[in-house]
Amino acid sequence: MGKTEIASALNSWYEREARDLPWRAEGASPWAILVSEFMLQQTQVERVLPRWVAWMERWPTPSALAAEEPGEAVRAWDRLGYPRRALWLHRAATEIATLHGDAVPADVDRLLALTGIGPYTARAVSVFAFGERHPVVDTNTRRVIARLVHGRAAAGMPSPRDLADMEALLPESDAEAAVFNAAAMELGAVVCTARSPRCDDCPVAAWCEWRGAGYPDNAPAKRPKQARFEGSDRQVRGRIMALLRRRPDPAPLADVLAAAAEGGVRDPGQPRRAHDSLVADGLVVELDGLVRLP
DNA sequence: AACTCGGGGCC
DNA sequence: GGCCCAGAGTT
Repeated sequence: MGKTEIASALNSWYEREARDLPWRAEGASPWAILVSEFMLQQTQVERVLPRWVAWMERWPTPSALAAEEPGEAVRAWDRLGYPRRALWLHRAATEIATLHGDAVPADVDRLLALTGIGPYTARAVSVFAFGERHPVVDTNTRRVIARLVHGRAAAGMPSPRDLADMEALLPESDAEAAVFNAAAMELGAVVCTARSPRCDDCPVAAWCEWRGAGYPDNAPAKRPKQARFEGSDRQVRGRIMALLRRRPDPAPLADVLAAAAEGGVRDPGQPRRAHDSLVADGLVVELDGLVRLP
């Protein structure tokens, strides 16, 4: 009953109201879109924008990035968080340059084979850069579907059913499907938000099962609680990465361990463990008591 | 299936 | 202080 109307209402809302983001512009290259998707993994649009602009200015093609040391990618990543993504993006660029003639592949399976690209990013690039027809499901879309279709306050754990749910709503034409995928994400990001949804501004409120049921507080399984950041290994790793981004030359290990402890640690062994884990991840290289980016 | 991995912003 | 965020890789 509502499928066509929902898509039509949501798509026209998107055409009217969507934020004007540079990777959505007409001339955005597949590489530009791929870079945006890497940066947007677990990171909000406002924080990504300036880093993305600088990145595309400096490395307009995969081969341009592949020609640089991976550490330069990590440095340019700045404080976007999860710096392994910078390393993986550099690797993906190298794979695209060498295996695909510097052209981002359009096919989901070939995208999935690239480092750092999983189920979400592969479909997002295939759909938004090449116009292929697939369901694209991120955390926003999962919440929109949970409310609109299932009448729940929040999404449960991620599952393969998410893709089937989205597929069931997807318009037939490739072009409309691509807009619908983007529109569902946009709706979740700016209207159907996790904390205080703005249902008065929602273009599909009339079809929303959760609204129809009177906004029951029926949230299913939550994701596991995130450990506190303060005093965590993540925080200590972050201190080390901040130091190495800042320093142009290799830093003595003693300086690195001191910086890791700055502001306090849970136990004396934490700086060393953090350093070792960074080395294991390939984010840090240690040679002769000197520490540097890869 | 559960863990790990940044950092910032908002309540 | 807890929760959330255009997820992915490892075990």
